[in-house]
Amino acid sequence: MKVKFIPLDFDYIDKRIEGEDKAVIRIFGKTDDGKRICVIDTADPYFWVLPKHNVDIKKFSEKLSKISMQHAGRHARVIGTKIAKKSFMGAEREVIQVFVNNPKDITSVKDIVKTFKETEEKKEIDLNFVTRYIIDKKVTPLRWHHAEGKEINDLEYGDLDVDIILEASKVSQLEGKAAEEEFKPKILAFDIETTEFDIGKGEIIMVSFANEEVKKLFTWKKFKDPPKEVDFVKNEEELLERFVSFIKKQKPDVLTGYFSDGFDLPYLRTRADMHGIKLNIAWDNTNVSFIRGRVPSAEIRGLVHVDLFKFVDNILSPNLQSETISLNDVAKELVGEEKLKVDLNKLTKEMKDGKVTKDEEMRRFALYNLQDSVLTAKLFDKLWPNIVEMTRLVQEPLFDVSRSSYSHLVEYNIIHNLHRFNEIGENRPIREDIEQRRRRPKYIGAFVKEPTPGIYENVAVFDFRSFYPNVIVSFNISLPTFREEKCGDCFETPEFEYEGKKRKFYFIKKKGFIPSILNELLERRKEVKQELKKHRTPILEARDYAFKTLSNATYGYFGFFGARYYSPKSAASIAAICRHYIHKTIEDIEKAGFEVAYSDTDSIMFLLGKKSEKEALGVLENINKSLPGTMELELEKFYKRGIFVMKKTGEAGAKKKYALLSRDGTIKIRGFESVRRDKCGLAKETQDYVLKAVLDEGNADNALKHVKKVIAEVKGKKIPASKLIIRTQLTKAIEEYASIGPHVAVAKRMREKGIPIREGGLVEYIIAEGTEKLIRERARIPEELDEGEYDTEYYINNQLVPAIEGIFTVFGISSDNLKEGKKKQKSLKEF
DNA sequence: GATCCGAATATACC
DNA sequence: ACCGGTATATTCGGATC
Repeated sequence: MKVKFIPLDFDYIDKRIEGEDKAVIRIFGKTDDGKRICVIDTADPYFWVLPKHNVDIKKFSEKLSKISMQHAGRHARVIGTKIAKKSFMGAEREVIQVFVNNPKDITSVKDIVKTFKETEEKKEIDLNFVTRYIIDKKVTPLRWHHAEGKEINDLEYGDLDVDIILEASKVSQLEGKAAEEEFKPKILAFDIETTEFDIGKGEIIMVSFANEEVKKLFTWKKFKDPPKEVDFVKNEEELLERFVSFIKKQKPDVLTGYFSDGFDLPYLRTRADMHGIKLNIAWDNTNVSFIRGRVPSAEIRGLVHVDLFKFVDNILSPNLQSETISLNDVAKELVGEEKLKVDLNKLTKEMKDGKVTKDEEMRRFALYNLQDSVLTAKLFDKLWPNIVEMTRLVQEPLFDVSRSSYSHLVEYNIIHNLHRFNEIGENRPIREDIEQRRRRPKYIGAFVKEPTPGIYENVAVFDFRSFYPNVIVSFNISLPTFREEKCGDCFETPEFEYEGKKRKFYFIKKKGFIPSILNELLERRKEVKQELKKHRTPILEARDYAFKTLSNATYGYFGFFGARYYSPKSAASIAAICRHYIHKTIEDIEKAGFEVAYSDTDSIMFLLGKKSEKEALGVLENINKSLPGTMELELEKFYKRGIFVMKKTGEAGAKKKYALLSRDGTIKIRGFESVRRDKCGLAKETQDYVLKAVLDEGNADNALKHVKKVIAEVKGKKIPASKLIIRTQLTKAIEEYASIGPHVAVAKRMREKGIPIREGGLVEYIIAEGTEKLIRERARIPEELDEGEYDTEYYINNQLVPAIEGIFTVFGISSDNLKEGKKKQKSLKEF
């Protein structure tokens, strides 16, 4: 039979074939007519041996082919070898491909190979067998394929809950765009509520499900007038059984949650184990299992589990406005909908203590739980284009891509393209290497020019288009192309300081595979941008985002200790070249008669002065003529006005802090308190007002009036407490702090009161009046205080004034007091 | 005991 | 542990007078 299908999940299982312990690949997917399919296929497990020079490769190959051993209760052996001409680190050489019986045997066989004196290196020893299959068979996740073969109907490949089991004779990807035809998986979002926060410690009270068609909630806490979605069950045991049966009945392709790797599924599994219930929701009827990691991943074979929190945390969060990546904030920003508000602490405590909760409150709790599932489902739909595009780009299974950090995605993309360069992949670094790499000293990074504080008219901003990626491409930078010494015709860096010495590094001109792969990302992004000009679709936007973020992450990957192609010298070279070009460009702009106000990494802000925009664009054109390779300077925008302020300490202008007013009236604020989440709302709002007023009007008259009013309101305690809450993240466990700041002190109080707070959480507090000298001794949980019980002095002197005084100094207000520390604050209060 | 200053910490920019 | 370095500001906490 022949079917059209799309692979969603992959795994491999052991299978005895003709008396041998082989491994077969199981591809879990959907056919074009919506049936569940499991395609069975195989690939050859192998790795590469690079012999030392002067080794008789034929003899060595024969020697390798005879490896056979008993290990961990299995017969591990080499089933064949092949001599091949391949490339490693960009250099051609003769190598031996060593085929083993089963992918699990690579570990033990390579250890034997290591002891042979002929062996120089062994490579691709740590590639997952699924990755091996995807590369060698060109069967890639979330792309449409044809599969031909024999349909079977028994338990040979597990207790499979699928419509078709196909032993494939051939699996081939569809040609061109047909492979990337849209696919929308059937999803099911879920969420649980429990009596205790710690995994498995309390009981699971309720579980809810949602997708576009279905909403359902199971709970054993009965209450009057339940919403129609609610099904009451006897107890937690039945709740867990219904969790399983509901999923089995719905037959989703994807199960999605928010923080479900770290909370919902570990909780469900722990409680199910306690009741002796198997959560056999996988397509092969196996239990939910956990893969070790910093935070474990919950895996369900076939049914792909996507924890949206991980995808948001790894991939989206740097580009979100939200102050936290909680479901509430992220859904608000991306879906335009929020969580329902309930007092979770009170409710769960009541249930833990066995107290009766009012029917109305219980009803609201159920709706809250349902809404979480609904939000998660909506968020999934919103993020699906991003997840698909990233998965299709880097070609690893959806399960892995949805949990990967950028460094891993960059690496997957490299690994899946190596075959086009006949290149053998480098191994993952070993623990000792990682430890050493982590200790390496920092290298010099980007250049930031100190601005002169002031307010300026007509500010032009130029920036380099994808600066770092284009430098990598134009100078062919990467580990394999790197040379310590000058080597014939090669690119060379400017002289720069590296590990305390003046150095120059070199890169061969023969196109390296990493710069080539990166160049393809940049080229494909250009095409997408052209298409986007014609029509904007979520898919195209997601593709653009994937290309952009992955190319930007390549530079960081070079300096990342876990990278297979780790090369801090390459990273330092990129930074040095970028510094050289930004300096040169600043000079060029200055030589053309402009005053450069500020520059950070890849952007330059300068004043038009008496010159025209046209003249500025002429300079841009000239600069571009002189830039090498694919490098390009672009006009970001012409701004009407801009402001730079002084640092709080010392005389210098503050870097990474400015505000620009566009011609259309919008304001771009960078670095100021108003964009920092650890400042109270009052300080942020007031500063925002002041910045807008001074930029709009070019003077500080109205801003000053406003500030006087606000200070009077603070003194009169007319400011609501909500605007005085300070939010600070607890970045490590409470016990680990060497210095106890206000937020740590408050976190301790929270823990004493039984309010859940943990590493990574945001601590909210208000500074109360009192005689205690240390601020942390006056820091209170907002609920502890009555309205108006705040320290006006603190909010004026430590929040409000610091946020706005630098801006007023630009206009000569109270600047005479600037050097005298605290006195200046008094003078501002006089206004 | 007040004051100074560096360390610790959080967060932003690119 | 899960991409890099550059930079500012706040609060603590120990050294110093």
